Amino acid sequence: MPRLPRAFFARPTLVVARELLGQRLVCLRNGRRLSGLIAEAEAYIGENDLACHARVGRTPRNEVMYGPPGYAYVYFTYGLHWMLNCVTERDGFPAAVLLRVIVPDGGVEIMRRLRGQAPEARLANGPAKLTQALGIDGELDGHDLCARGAKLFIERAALPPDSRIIARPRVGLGDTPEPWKSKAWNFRWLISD
DNA sequence: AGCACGATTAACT
DNA sequence: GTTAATCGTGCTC
Repeated sequence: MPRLPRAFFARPTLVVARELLGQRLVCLRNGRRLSGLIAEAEAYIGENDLACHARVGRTPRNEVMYGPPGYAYVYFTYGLHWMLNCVTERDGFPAAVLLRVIVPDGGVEIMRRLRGQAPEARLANGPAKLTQALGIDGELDGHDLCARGAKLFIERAALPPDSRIIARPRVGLGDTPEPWKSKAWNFRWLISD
């Protein structure tokens, strides 16, 4: 299957977040292939978005978000969790899509080893579970998802129809001010009937 | 140098 | 519904 090229990510973040649904996230780990279909993603767009890490301006932590599209922005939070994002838009504009949920479809036994016993559907149904299931941590911050030989990339797969996608407010924003807190920038693929 | 808190999760009541 | 775990980051002093 072809991999998503940089041009895919070099577009408005809301479009990228929406079109990442259904695509296959792949991580190559010790020669093994771990993968899953992206089922939930959400957009963080620029310094004006008060929920985005770029709200404080350019810092060492969010530096990758300011760079060119098609790179992984991986950050650490809550003292124990890693989060995986895909950088979007043009070089110099800080924006990214947080990958929140994948449905495992390859390398499930290895994911179970990394995550512990869990039903397949709950192996990677959260942003921190996803990174744990794939063995992703800060070493992949700044990784080029579009490079030949990338360890982490996204394969083209079928795009879900609009009727199976819902948009809702982003998760876990706490005291983020309006209107940012309520913007429906989280996209979810309704898989089950 | 010190501090409050976070794009979360699992294990509780 | 509530809470502890746990530490890098950015802000204040």
